[in-house]
Amino acid sequence: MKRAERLVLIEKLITENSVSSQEELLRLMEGSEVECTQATLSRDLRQLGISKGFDAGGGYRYLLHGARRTVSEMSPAETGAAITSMTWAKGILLVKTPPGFASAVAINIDRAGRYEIAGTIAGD
Amino acid sequence: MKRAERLVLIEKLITENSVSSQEELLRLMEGSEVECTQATLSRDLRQLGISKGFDAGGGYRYLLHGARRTVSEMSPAETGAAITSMTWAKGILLVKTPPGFASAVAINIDRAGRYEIAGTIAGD
DNA sequence: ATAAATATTGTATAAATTTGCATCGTGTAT
DNA sequence: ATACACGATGCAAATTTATACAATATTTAT
Repeated sequence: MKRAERLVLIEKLITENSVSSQEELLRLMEGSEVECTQATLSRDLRQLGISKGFDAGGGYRYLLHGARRTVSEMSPAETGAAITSMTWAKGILLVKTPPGFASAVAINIDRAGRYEIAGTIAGD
Repeated sequence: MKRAERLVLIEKLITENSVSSQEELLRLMEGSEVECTQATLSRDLRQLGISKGFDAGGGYRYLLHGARRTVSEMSPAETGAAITSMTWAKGILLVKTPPGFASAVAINIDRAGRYEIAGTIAGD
């Protein structure tokens, strides 16, 4: 399943770069493991609530809607650095973390209120 | 000078209606005193910081950026109701208010931080 | 496991938005 | 008052984004 990975990547790229068009985003995705077409991006962006807005300089830029925090905005200690690996298995995303971080990460995931995430189960 | 009026109208229409395209906005403007072409709207919207986003139902809708308050969101007592008339005179917008309301209105205008407003001078 | 139901994606195309350019109007300076 | 400078606007072309439809892939039920 590539979709979820792609959505995460898109969010990341959008927040880390100043992207001003879907074509541009497409180019940023080239080479990454997940690729797709502009049409798919259009649909993904809608689901992510990412829309074209304006940056400080008045130029166009894709922005996350509202005040939702993204992975890239969290301090590494919160989630990123605490995730060792992620793998898909039968519709379940297996997130591995260093010993002791499981709950913390799970809480963050739950808090994120992701569309495709029904819930989390965490153990050390 | 029609521009400022138009910008105000656009803001009003956008916040009061669920507008999903510039063409649609154009139609809403028909009949009103100020009209223009879609190209102009594109430019106006950029200046106003109004961009296409998504409404609760997932559909498209033009939205004001950030948490800026608009005239239509203020309580009538704050500004609207306190303004008796507005006229243009040599690049100056003359805003008339009932006795005593001048400063209050002026403060609101200043706070609004409008692009085309350099400052206000209020007297009873 | 197999079939039915659902969701995802690409292709092609339509719809919507942005922009270059020429023009027109308004304010500014002489 | 006249000319100059600058912003605003329409038009048309270019670019960008959204969508209908058909083909797959994925999940769910039997």
